[in-house]
Amino acid sequence: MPYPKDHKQRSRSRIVEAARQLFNTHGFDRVSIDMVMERAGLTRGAFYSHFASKEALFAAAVDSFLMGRGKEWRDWGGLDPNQLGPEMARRMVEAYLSREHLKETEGQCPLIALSTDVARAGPEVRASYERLLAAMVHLFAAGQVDDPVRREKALATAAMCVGGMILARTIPDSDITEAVREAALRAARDMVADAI
Amino acid sequence: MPYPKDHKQRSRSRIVEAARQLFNTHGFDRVSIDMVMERAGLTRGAFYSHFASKEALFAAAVDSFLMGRGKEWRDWGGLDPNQLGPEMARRMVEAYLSREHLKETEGQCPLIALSTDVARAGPEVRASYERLLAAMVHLFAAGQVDDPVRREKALATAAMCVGGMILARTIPDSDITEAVREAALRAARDMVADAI
DNA sequence: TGTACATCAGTGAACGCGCGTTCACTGATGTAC
DNA sequence: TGTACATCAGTGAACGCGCGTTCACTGATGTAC
Repeated sequence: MPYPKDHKQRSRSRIVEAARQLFNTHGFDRVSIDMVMERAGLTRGAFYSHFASKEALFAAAVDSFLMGRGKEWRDWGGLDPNQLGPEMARRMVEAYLSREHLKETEGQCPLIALSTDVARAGPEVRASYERLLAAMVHLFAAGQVDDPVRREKALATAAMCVGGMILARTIPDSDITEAVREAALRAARDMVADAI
Repeated sequence: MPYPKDHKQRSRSRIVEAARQLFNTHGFDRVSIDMVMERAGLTRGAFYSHFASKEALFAAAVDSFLMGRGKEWRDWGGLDPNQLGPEMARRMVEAYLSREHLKETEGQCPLIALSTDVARAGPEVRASYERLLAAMVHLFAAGQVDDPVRREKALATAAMCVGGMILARTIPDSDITEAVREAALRAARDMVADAI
């Protein structure tokens, strides 16, 4: 076998990582394949031996958040339901609507940064977005998504988290930036506290 | 004076109207000036005698929502504060998170459709977005934005409305599309009912 | 009343540019003998 | 142990295309006399 066996796999990971950061910062349409490949330390020609199209990269980039920074959502949401509980939901709300998360650009949650880009993309990309949302809701519902009341509360909490961050981020230098974030944070806190 | 005096003004209005609908549907980057001008019944060359740049058109398009469909927000929010009250806020929540609004594309609220595009645009565009948000918050606060409690509740309600619609719209054919919208609607209802 | 003129909204060809995608080629690697 | 070879990840020039913006020109309009 020529080349170390995981050589291509590691190149692919670098491409996806670069794409996730760049898409989060500039949006899908304003990031070119050249920009992504340059950040990954490669040239444009190699791209199509990794992905069928730019849109396929988009789906992979959204998915990659669950495998990286949002790992806890996946682990708590899927693998070990015993650990789930209202306390986890509360911690998640605090982190999501924190001042630190609002300041982040490259590392932020794609539910915030890429919502409208995803809405205009194809089914694979929307499926990736939905998986991310489902993991978040699962965590807010403390694993009990089959309980209709828990589920509804978790969906509303997700809407509050995403909506609060989107509004705050869209008007970053306004008088009400922090007011929106804090209002959403306190409201979301109340929503998960109800479940305790 | 050559030409009827409001001739140019009416052309400008047609351009802004076409732009608002097209931006709402396809996003800022995927709409070309050619597309806008064709829908307005003009050719591309005339554009720059109406606007300094494509981004200036973006700001005008976001602003135009307040003058058109969102007229009530402006009127209720600015001109006649006597009419404001919890009942108005409740009606607004019902309309905003309604199934009808979710189905609309061209006519929807720009706070939903254009959030990430606005976040990446210049100060004028963000100022237009903020005016729209301020009008919405003013209405939710029943005109009493100076009352800190009212204001905070109104900001959180706005986050819930925008967040709920964005999530539902981003995954339009999912099992949970309606569940998100209804969860956000019921939560937002509770939030404005608290104030009554 | 009729004609020549000034105004200016709109036209359409042209500009430079960067995009997503393709493809013939390169060269570093591990393998076979 | 050393050499020839097969593999394949990556290269970089090239493709057709559509974009935002510019600008010299057109022609419909209302005005002046």
